[in-house]
Amino acid sequence: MSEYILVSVAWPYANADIHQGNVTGSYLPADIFARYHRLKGNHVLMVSGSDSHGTPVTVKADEMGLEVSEVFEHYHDRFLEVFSGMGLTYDLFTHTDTENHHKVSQDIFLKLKENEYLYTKVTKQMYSPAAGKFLPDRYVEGTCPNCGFERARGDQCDNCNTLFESAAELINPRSKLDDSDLEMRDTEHFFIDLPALAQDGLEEWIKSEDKAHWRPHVLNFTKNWILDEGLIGRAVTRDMDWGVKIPVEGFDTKVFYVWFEAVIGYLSASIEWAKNSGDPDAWKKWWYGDNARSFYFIGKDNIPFHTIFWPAQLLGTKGFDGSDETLNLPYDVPANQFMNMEGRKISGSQNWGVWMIDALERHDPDPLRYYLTAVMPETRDSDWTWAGYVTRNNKELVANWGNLANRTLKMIGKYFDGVVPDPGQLDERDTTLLNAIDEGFNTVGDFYDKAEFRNGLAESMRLSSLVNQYLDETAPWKSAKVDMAETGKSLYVVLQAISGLKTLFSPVLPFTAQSLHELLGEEGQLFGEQKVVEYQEETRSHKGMTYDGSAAIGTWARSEIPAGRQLPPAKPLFKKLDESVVEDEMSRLGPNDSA
RNA sequence: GGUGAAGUAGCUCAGCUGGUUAGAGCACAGAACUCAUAAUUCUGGGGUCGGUGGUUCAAGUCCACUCUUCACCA
Repeated sequence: MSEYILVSVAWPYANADIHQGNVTGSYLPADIFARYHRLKGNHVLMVSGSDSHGTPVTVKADEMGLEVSEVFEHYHDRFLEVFSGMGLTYDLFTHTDTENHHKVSQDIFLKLKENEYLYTKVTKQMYSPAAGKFLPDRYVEGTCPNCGFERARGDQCDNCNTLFESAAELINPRSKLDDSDLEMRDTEHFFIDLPALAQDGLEEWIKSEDKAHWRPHVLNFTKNWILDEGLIGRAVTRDMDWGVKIPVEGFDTKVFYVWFEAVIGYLSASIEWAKNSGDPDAWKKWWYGDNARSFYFIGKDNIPFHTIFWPAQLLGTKGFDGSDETLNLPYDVPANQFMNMEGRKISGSQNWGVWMIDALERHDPDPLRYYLTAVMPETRDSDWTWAGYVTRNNKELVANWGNLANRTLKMIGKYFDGVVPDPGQLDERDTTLLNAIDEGFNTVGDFYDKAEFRNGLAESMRLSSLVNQYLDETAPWKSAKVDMAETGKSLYVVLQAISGLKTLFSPVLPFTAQSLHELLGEEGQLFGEQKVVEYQEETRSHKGMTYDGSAAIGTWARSEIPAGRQLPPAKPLFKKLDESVVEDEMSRLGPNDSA
């Protein structure tokens, strides 16, 4: 029975370009996972979008001197370009400034309120009389009460490193925007009652449900958070004008906190996808019931939001959509650690990272996907080095796998004019090899299913080595001089093995898998197509990405390449990279004129 | 300052709940092969598993302390 697999992917803040750490941290593993499950015949819904709201976006707009909407649309467009180029097959990549998302967020909020998991509290906040509004702490500066430094930030003094509970501790607080004086004012906000939700099922869910399949660092972090910190009410609204409005009288100058609203995007994007598909209720198959599992691919900085707060929100919205059921809680949150760049932290301001939109101009997507999978930070922080990229491309991808396919196809061209030879009777060595490849669909599949992508890829590569060994033992180039039947059998067997490996590698290497698919004389597309679409709502429209799998014919099994088939001319799958690539790419790092 | 992670062959890393001579890839040395993008295959050298002490019949694997690096937090 096929399952409904919800692949929820981290929502990038629309205030900076995507780098390799973002890709290997969540987008790529999600895509490999989604492609694997599609091949398995499961129903996949992979959703995400740009996070349009939140302070970082407004800060960036101030820096660039642009409207907030201009900034997020600029980055949103660039995200779509990167995802197209990298082959990230979102069923829907939307953003949070849509009518649909605003409405779903408000509905969730109202249901939480109706279920009495929200309460209001009055707190004090910095207010700017000049601007006529409350200011977030990062827009506040003043004199440090500890060292007297005059330009201490609202949260921390850069001079003496003193940290402040609130910007209220600063002497003589001023607005960073216009230098005007600030004052404290009362403001009322909604809080989510996490202690109550903990009692009503959250704590039990985290502690007692079988979570053996969760990554240890995710589970430990989550449990420690609850045990050590304990759960306290958390503000879900704030004083700001950029965001989703609060649908309660008297709160019309406030918006949702982005931590509360952005995660709702997983649900709202699912609903939007269903609407676009013409079946508005279709999303429910992924959000209700036992035949659905949901996975959240995120970075480790996002763990508590997905293992504590979002589950709390889901538990508290029982009755959403008029149903009596509770929306499904996360089945797994396979959070990745971080990737560094040449030993240092990736940094936008220091131009220290691989900017994917730029890298795709010089590099093919599959080698990038290969390296990012091979060094994916699944269990601990990892490191991107350009030398490593070139080495792994040349010594593993090209030499082991790419060359195996190429040498085989070339020999069939040379010895059999490109016609798949008739193998005659297979012997034990032949069937042993093919059985090993077929068994690979179980072992590699299990790794992908468990979100262990490095292991899945390494196991695929090991199988490729196995085929190289077989080729070395049977040496068809030797037998060609004395016994063409032996040559034909060997090449036939290797060709079938390659046909299997093509599929085993395809979740990680979809582009070259398709190329090989065609070199094997196979018809059709292994996967579907990515499309960028303009979606029209009642009062506005937005660009998004979708995936059309209707023409995809790939399945998670080895397909037989029949004897007698005429193959097209052989062509290498990958390019060997010159060592000079390392130097060239390194010279682009760090502060430079193009920044 | 608190919390967490990591310190295993020249390099990058695997080693789950403690148990036979500690593994892989790359690099290096030798050999086979020459179909292939000089790509493949085989063999080999190389590690007192950061340090000290402890628990145990047995520790890279548990405990304490310690050194180093890093990330996060207030």
